[in-house]
Amino acid sequence: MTSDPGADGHGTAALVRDGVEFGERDRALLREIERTGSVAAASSNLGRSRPRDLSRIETLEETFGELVERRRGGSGGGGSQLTDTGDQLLARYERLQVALTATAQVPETVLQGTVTDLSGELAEVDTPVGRVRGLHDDVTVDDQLQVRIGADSITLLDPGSDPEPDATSARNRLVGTITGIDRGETVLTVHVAVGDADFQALVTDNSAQRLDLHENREVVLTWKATATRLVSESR
Amino acid sequence: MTSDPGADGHGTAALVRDGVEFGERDRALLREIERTGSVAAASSNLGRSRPRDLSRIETLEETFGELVERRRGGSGGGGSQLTDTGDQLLARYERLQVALTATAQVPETVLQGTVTDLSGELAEVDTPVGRVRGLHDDVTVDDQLQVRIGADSITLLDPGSDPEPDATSARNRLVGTITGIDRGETVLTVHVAVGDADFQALVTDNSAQRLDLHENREVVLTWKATATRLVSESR
DNA sequence: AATCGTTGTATGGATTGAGATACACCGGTT
DNA sequence: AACCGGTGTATCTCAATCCATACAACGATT
Repeated sequence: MTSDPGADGHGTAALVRDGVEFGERDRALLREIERTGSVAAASSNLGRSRPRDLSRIETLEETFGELVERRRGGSGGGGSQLTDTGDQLLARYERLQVALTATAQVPETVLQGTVTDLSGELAEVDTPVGRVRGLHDDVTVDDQLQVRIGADSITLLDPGSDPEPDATSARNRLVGTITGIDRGETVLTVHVAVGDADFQALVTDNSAQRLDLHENREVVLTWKATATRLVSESR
Repeated sequence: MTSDPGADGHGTAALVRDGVEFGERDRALLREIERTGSVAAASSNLGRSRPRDLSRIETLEETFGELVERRRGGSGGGGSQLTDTGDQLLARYERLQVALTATAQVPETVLQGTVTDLSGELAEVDTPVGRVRGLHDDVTVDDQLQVRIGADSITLLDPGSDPEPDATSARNRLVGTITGIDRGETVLTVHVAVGDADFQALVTDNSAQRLDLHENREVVLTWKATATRLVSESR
């Protein structure tokens, strides 16, 4: 039952399949090959060993499929270009890296909870602030777990103009009190106390003004069940 | 201007600081130390070399601060326990790993765009589907970039009951047509065409029924600017 | 004082990753 | 045929990582 401060240092991702890791070095190589059209030029530009890089591509290809189409001789002496598979692998990798960077920059509210109900990919969890719904992976009723909610998922509403949701809505909804506002340039981090829990929501300057957000003000927090991560503690 | 299919293989994270990477092996070690209260037992249980693990802890500590308080002699012969710093580092690492796992499971809509306006952490981007607002890092006007929107960020609304937002709202809002619905057990992936762009939104069964979502139906998509990632292409 | 079970330290060996160097092969161009 | 500039292959060396083994030191307990 805490809010998680931003990361110290940065995160780096790797895409793993059958024990082979596609990481930042590999990304850089493929991008440079794409740019130059040549493994030789790419390796040279990156200050790396061409035979080593060629060997590395082969290792990656054994696991991820053909990534680079290499041509020997011909006009220009030969050359290389990324395959569609190579493009897709890069896109996947870069997506992971973006997610890491975003995570590091966005506060997260973490609650402890107990699973009370399962319904497909969704689970209902009893937490100190009440019932919360979220996406789970392989939990069972009575499991202890963490509820993780990114500050960029939470929408703040004026209690007066918030329509009470009907019972079929899968949005989580709580009422809390603003305990502080950290100002960025045009994005604010709003701290909201709900019981003993400290929620954090990212809000734009415009929205904060429209809603007249200030300390001690009561607000409604809503966020989608599908944006709520339920994480088993038995890792 | 595409939707990004789910990842193949899984992602793995590392927390990097001053060239030192805290990764999965390190996490497992710290968690086992926490559980057993002993480096010796942890190493043994993990089938690893104790001197090596002790050396590894020292390396990590040079960069991340004191992670494990080690005691030599005394009752029980000695023992070890995680420091607060160790706890926090683990929390940070695990948060990254959760983000990766979530990313791998949630479709993402990716649009190409050009920066038209900057306002603090927010930028406005001209895309094929219109103006989109999102969080950026260090872009300038006229930059080409990618707009990334997770399917778990998008809320679908009935056009008839959607209040038109006033101009100060920082929510992105588009109108589209449902082109397909992929059914999970209780969470659906709804494909929505907006012009030539294919958006994907995660929606619960309950919400889909309440909104009567089906193919060819017109819907409103909204999502927060703060949940929109703007990614430079010059990486 | 001896014993216990932990941490602390040193040494050696194996494996893997990665750079440096050299030669071979290819197909288009001159 | 010779040349060009790429890919393909082989060999060597070095550094980093990590396991195995052994001995030393510590403080509580007997």
